[in-house]
Amino acid sequence: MKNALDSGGKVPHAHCEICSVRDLALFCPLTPNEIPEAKNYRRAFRALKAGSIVFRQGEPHHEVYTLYSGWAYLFQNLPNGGRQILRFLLPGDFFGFQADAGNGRRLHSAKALTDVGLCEFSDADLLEMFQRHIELGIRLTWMTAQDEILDYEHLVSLGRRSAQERIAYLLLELFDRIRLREETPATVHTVDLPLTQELIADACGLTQVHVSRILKSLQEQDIVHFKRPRLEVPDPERLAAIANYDRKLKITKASP
Amino acid sequence: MKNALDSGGKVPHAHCEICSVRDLALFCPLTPNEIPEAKNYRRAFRALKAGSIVFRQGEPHHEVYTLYSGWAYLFQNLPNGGRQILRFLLPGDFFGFQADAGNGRRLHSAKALTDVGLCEFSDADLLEMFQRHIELGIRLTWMTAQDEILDYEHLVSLGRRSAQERIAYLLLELFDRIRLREETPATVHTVDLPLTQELIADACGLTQVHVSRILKSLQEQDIVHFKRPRLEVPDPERLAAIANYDRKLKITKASP
DNA sequence: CGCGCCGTTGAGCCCGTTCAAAAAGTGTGG
DNA sequence: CCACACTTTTTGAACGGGCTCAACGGCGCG
Repeated sequence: MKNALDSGGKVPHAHCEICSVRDLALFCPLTPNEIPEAKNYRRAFRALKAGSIVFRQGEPHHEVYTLYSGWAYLFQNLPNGGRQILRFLLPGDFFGFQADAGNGRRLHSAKALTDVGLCEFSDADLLEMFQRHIELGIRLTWMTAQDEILDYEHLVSLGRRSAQERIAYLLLELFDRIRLREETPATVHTVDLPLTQELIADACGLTQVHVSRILKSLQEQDIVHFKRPRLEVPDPERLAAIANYDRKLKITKASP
Repeated sequence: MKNALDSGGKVPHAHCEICSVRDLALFCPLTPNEIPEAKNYRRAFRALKAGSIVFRQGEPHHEVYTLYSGWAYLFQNLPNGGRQILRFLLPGDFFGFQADAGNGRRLHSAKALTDVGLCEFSDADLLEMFQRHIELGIRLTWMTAQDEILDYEHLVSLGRRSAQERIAYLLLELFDRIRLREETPATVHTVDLPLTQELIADACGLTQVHVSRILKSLQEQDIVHFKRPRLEVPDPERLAAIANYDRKLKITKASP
């Protein structure tokens, strides 16, 4: 599973049977002999370069995706020119499913942060597949609800946390999500994080300049050490305190 | 349907067969003769006074709800003392479903804003019911995805909009949601909005004092007139422009 | 080398906050 | 109908966190 998190890297000609992210992904409830069916539904496997747009705000939407390898993010542009990052995507994340508001147009964009590999499905196929495998529908509902937890905490960040708290929280969230996926032993306090300061700023509703200053101060206090692409968090509990974050609600892995 | 939106008011001894919000709610895909089954699953109908807590952050969660009448909201408290409103709930809204992170504890609280009536279900029953009626699972997924659209726009507000833009956006969002539910004719530019300035502040990540000032300025510009509980929006398009909001993505009513 | 991208640093400003106090509603009971 | 308490809103004055603008430094890469 480790290598599915490699940012960049060549993407093997992904076979569903040996998919390294399957136990994280939408299709984890399927039994091995149902996998060929899921594969049959898969419309395409795509390898995209860092910086590529997966889909763009305003386009019609008929596809949904599972991120197979690399990092990506969802964002929205304002008429004004600002941009807000809504969510970072890690391998195994499912995205692109959208309720049919906006007259069938995408309400936000998705972009590859590193080189990525992704599996593409048609949303119509997906609904059809749900008819056959109820567990998948429940699984999707569960994953969406899981996402909502992250969204809510993000809302709290932007609404009520100071700049230092926001950045601390974002780093902690990603630190936890990465370690959960990689099943990193608790003794390892270092993860790979391919973010620039500008991306952090766009996620936290700050400017890149201010992110630079805050990061500097966090390093001086030995709370985090971040030198792209290496993030070290000596004491996650301390970081949680700095983030003004109640860490008892640590994300669990359990399934519905 | 109109009277389901009345804030307060006595709640009729709600029968599912004549439920006034059913075509908005989770169970809209059921045919009339399946309704008794849903009713059978309903654990309780509750009438709560304004200000009552429906559930509290940190409690175990086993219930999900449909708001039948009145207004409510979801919010989160920080260790710090701050509070962030995550979402306002209108009649027909489904809430309380939570992926099982946080060790089975609620990650946020829900509170009645006005007197409310709500239908309570057990989440275990809900999952069981999905086995029988796949459309319900799809419907829930769709509703959750719909909610996510609101959450994302809220994120954009808190991250990238000025105080004036945030307030303008919130008022516009609620204006649109209310009118959609009440099926208000386009000629009516007035809705009932039981919000205090403090609630607006807690949703927008601002202070009540500043909300007061901004509202005053918006009234002086004739962009909105808000005198609780009466909100008038003479020109929604103009309000959208002030909100720095791309209104082509107007929320539609369609179902999956 | 030279160019682009990314991060750093400084100085000044402004939006929104904080603190404080008073005014205007709103509801309740006599 | 008024008295009283409580909640909500208004207004003022001063502060400060984060922004803007601008320049420079470092690093990778053709």
